[in-house]
Amino acid sequence: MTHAPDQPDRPDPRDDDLGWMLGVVFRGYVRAAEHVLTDFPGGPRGYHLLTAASSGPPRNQGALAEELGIDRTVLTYLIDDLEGPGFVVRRADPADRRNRLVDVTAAGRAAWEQRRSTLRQVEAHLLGALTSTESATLRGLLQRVACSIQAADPLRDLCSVVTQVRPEPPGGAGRDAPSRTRRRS
Amino acid sequence: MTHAPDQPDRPDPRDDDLGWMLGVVFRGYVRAAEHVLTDFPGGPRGYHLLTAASSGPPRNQGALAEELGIDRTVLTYLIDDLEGPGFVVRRADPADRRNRLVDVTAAGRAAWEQRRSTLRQVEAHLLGALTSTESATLRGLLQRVACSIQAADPLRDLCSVVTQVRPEPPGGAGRDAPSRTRRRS
DNA sequence: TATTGTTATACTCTATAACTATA
DNA sequence: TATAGTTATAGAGTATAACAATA
Repeated sequence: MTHAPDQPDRPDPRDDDLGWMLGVVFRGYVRAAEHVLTDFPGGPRGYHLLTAASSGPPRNQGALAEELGIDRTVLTYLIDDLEGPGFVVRRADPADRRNRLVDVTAAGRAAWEQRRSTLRQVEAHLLGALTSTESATLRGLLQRVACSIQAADPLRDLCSVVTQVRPEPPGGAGRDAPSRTRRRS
Repeated sequence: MTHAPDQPDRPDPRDDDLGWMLGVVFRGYVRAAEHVLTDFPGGPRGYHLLTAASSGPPRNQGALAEELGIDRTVLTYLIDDLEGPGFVVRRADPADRRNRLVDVTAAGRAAWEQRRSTLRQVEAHLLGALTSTESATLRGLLQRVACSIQAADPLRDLCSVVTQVRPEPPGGAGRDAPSRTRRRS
């Protein structure tokens, strides 16, 4: 990619396309995780829910949904899938009985740890182009970015950035086509 | 996150969860791109299609779809959206008239460049937790990983890794629940 | 016959909204 | 009244399959 600019003074646009890189790597990860975790209750998301629920103190479903980046309505079904085989249990929060705290059971922890090692190896394969030092660097940087994004709700922030930065309404460029056009019903 | 392990000998599981980090960063990027590119023909994907089509020699739709990680059937509609305002044109490949080569027009290039600078600033904001040196490092590493994934069709490779590595069929763990259970439809 | 692109259709996934219970 | 969780439903997005053109 880097090796085939179409002109010396016009470098390959993909070279600094963060979206392209992230998309490729993310989709690669998702495919890999699906292979390892198809038969896991709830699939890859079930596994990641266990990861989140195992981290730190028990939280309610809203907090977990936000951390996992999914809607609270889908989290309901996801937790159902994990509660079936007894990997998690819902427990009413004594402080506020509207909240349901999600606890990971011993069985859930065991199932999680079993898949974890496999997933780690697949992850390593995904990053196979890097040395182990580079791989650690990448993980560290991603971790910091992810935490910063998660910490400050980025939506509000990004809105202000966009309105500050956005150029004049694109005259003759991307006019009014809001999205995708599905021709003739 | 890193600062709250739940026990000294049981570090926070999220610390090495590549999937979580990639998910958060990717979703953050998607949200940011949507803000900048909602009114762009085809949305963020239309923009990325222009990026891909501007890179290197003209390719047919199949190659573009693979590079963008989308199905060729949705690419048809996406190209329609960009051909409407005249950002790209389809041209029959003289060498094999089954192929349609996608050319970016001057108007398409102009629209792309206009949004590009805004998008770059939003990207920089997304990586705001990093110094500019770290940001460049991250981009470089991601670029290499993305290229390696894109180069070698990872699916076949990962399959072999999984079958090599997978432990005995999880007895009593993730039994047969294949996916999500939508109770009482 | 195989492949590229197109179109239509079916399916999955997600989100909106209404409902229950707690506060 | 407001919030957490649940449920049903509608909508968006995606993939499967049939078709047309070309090889």
